[in-house]
Amino acid sequence: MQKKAAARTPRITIRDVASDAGVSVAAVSKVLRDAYGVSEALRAKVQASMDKLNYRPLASARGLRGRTYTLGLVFPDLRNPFFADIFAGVNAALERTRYQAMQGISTSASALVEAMIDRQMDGLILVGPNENNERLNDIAKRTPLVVIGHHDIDGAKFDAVNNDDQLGARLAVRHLCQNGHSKIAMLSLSAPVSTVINQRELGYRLEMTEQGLGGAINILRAPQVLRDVQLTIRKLLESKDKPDAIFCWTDLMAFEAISVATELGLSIPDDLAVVGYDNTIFCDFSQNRLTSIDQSGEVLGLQATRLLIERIDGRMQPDHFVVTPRVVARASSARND
Amino acid sequence: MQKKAAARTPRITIRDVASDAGVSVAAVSKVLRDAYGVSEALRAKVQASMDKLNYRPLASARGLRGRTYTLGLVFPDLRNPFFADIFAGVNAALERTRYQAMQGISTSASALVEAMIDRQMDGLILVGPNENNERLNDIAKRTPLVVIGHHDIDGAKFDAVNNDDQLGARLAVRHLCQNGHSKIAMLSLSAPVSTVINQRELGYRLEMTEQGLGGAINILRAPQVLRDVQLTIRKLLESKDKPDAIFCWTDLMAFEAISVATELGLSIPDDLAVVGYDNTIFCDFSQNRLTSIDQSGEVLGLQATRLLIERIDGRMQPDHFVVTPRVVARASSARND
DNA sequence: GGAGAAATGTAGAACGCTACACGTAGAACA
DNA sequence: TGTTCTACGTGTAGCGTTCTACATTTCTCC
Repeated sequence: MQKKAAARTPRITIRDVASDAGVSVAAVSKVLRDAYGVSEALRAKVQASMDKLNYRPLASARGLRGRTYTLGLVFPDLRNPFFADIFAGVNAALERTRYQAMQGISTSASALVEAMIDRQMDGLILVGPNENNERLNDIAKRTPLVVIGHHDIDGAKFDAVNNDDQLGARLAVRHLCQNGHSKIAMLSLSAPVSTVINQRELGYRLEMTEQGLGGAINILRAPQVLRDVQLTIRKLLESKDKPDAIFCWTDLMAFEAISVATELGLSIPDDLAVVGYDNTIFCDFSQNRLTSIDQSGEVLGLQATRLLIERIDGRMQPDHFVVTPRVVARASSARND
Repeated sequence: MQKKAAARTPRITIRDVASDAGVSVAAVSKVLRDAYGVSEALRAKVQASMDKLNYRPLASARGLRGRTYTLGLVFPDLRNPFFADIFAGVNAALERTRYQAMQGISTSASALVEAMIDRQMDGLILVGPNENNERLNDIAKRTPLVVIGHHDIDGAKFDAVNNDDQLGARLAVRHLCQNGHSKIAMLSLSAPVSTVINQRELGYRLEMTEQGLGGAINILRAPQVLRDVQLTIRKLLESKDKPDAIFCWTDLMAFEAISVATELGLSIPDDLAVVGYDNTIFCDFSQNRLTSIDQSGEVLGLQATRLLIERIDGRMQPDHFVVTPRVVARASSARND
């Protein structure tokens, strides 16, 4: 008779450890959880058996009663290497803890969030979600939640970790002004409106006005789709009031802008200065040399994780952490006299 | 008395559904699993209750008896946008199935793999692992396993999905030859030796020899670290026998190469032709215009997922899927006469 | 109309762990 | 000497599913 599935090595259970150590299952569980009421002798004995048998507790079984020691990360997409920085921060924060991060990707966080709750994640970190507060609060009611990149936190029942996007945009504009540019356009995102975009647009407007350039305010919006971005940029650069600088809401878009400008025979930064956002590794390449706003994804990830674990451990009142962005100047926005 | 944790909304369980529908728990479970012996009437009744109560089965509980409907992906790092393609392929394959993919990152797959097995993943996809066959077979003994990017499959107990890396390298060399280049160097990876690297180096050697350029074979190896890569490239480009073309084992390295060359005042492709590998989205930007070998990550991810689900469903004999790479020519390797 | 088969539903024992309730022994106190 | 306390272990009831075994009903066919 043919077996249906492979005869996999059976797993070592807590019972095996208990019988090997000659103690009760409950005792092993106590050791496992660092619970109260364990003598040094018992701990040593159990630990020895666990090591010997190479025992590992099964997360599902734990989850049925308590925690799974798993955190869920939800990213909107992965093409942007900025998200890798966030993940690195999360992993750094988790080093030497018993938690493990698992990541999923979906533009519509909803389905993925449900899937993660089904899988007993102890807590969730949502990056740049398109959900509104009501929906987020609803999630927070069901699982500990930290959101990265969401500015509307009035009445929020969850924690938030943000880059000061308004300031970031202001810094970009200010930097361009200082380098002698005045017709500064902004390339923004059209499709999924987010509070992050709003803040950056607001910062751009405010700073332009403050710099006396209110008349030159020019915000273009394109969807994420590559083709549309290119078209939008091309139209802008070929128009009568072609800007002499452009602030892009993401490095990826900035690279697009440089690409189109190059194709049109414009030289960077003489004919067009460019500033991006995120300060991804690609900014450093000399074919890009892209000035960018650094929002240190690693810090964002690290702090979000810290807050999440606090919350899992019982904190009830919402917390909010803000990272201050900074300009990393490179050749793409060099002085233009 | 202060509560320790939030009073979270209690979850709807199978029992709730059963009592709402006025049937047994077992009946609901049958409906859930599409098991044999369910009348249309019963199915409808149960389905209605599930919809009404918005019931979702808990993965941990399922895992304790059967499957969790979760697949684990293990990537070596995330900075390379190529991996996003693979993930996209996986997600595409999973569309309209009940499976969900969860991803973790770690250069040393070992610990992460254990963590995933602890979390009852139904199967694992390892991308570009540094493990040897013995170790991989050991993992395969414990859980269904598919490996992407691992060529040593003699006696393998797992499935493999590969790009034909040897052919890819040959195509790169052949393409450069056809475009009039002859002093073709290869920039390879030093630190974690992998069968992928080996195959590419082999392909490079073989094709160079076949093209009568055996004397010009020149393989440089640098670790992943950015600084070291730059130094290696710089040294190569400043040496007496500076090549007129360079084949890089990854787009990322190719961009580095372009960057360094640009800094040295060399022009691409006239002074130096460059070919990368992976055909990532960044190749298209006109500041890069990088010729690259496309190994279609999406197909890799898709096929790996297909094989994995087959294996979860009981297939025992190992399978192997190979994707044929192709050259995507751009300006970085244009004809040089 | 009755026997056997097929179809449909249910009970209840796991799965591996946690955590509550409790038992026991020795120490501290009166 | 008895009582109370504290420290340390153990027994066992679940957690939410799946799945085997079985009971009941309905068909099918002579």
